Amino acid sequence: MSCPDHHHQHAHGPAAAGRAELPELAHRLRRQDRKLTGARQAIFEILRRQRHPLSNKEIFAELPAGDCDLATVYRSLHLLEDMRMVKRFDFGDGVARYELLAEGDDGHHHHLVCTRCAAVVEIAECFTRELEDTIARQNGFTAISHKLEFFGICPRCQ
Amino acid sequence: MSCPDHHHQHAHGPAAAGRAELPELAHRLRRQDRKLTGARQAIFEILRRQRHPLSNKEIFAELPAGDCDLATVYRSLHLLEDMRMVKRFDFGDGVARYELLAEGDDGHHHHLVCTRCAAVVEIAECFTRELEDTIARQNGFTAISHKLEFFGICPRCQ
DNA sequence: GTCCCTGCAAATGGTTTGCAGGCGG
DNA sequence: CCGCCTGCAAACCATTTGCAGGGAC
Repeated sequence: MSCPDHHHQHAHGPAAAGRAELPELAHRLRRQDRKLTGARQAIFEILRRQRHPLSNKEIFAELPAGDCDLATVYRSLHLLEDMRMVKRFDFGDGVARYELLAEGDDGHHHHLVCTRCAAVVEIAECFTRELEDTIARQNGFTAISHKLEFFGICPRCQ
Repeated sequence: MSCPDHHHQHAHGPAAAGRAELPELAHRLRRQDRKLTGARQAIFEILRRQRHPLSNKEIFAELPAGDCDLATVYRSLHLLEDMRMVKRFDFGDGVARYELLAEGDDGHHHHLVCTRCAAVVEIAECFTRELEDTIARQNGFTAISHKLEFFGICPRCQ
């Protein structure tokens, strides 16, 4: 669950890519006079393992009992978000969810969410990026971004 | 915007277009053993006048003082949403906003929201509708829908 | 040793709900 | 009159925050 060092449940899976990220996390933290604490490390590990959006509570639940407070999870995720190490997603249910961000990745992608079982599929490409320019120009807006999520019923729930 | 039939929303002001909708509201309510109360009428009127997404609190504030309780506003909007007379939008700030729906209109459109002053521009066309089919097919999902909103800085705030 | 970080608990803000009385049809 | 509706207040849920002690560096 949250021992960062010697667990390799996906020896050649996504975890392999993430292993090198720990030092980077430490480095980025120190740059801003922040500390690499156990709680932050544990949360980071959980996100690295579960490669789909997780809510604060879900992350908290994955934590070895009593590893840290729920409030700390909230605070840590804000910090990680500011550091651009996670990206927040909003599925419209009033709960923030976070995904780990690879270095240099801005994390821009969308999801397909099952409205029955909450299964999440990642949609690789973004179809609307080019549209931002058009919309920006037509309305005189700058610094344009967008949020897009798809909803439906997954094969198993049909 | 979205009045397909015989409404001329701007020629004589928005109220002209909406006037005929009252009986429809009453009719739809009665169908389900619901009543046309003062509160519901007032809320309906406010939405008809302000043709952009309004939060519960904003609607409540527009109400003549003491016209009804905030809880009633929430309850009324749920009812109107179930009746497909309003559509809920989510700008990602944890507040539900509602727009009046013309009869037969499913209200599918998107917004461009200023992240500084919260000004809202309606985006007429939906660019992603055709994509739903593709995404549905690729992932075996059915009953697909999507949420898409744009954010940026409006001309006045730049 | 200095600040940052954390646990705890209380506060916040949006939204929902239980209940008893009120009013529309 | 019969239920649906409403006001009021308390409950809920996600999230935030104040504070004092604890830990990273």
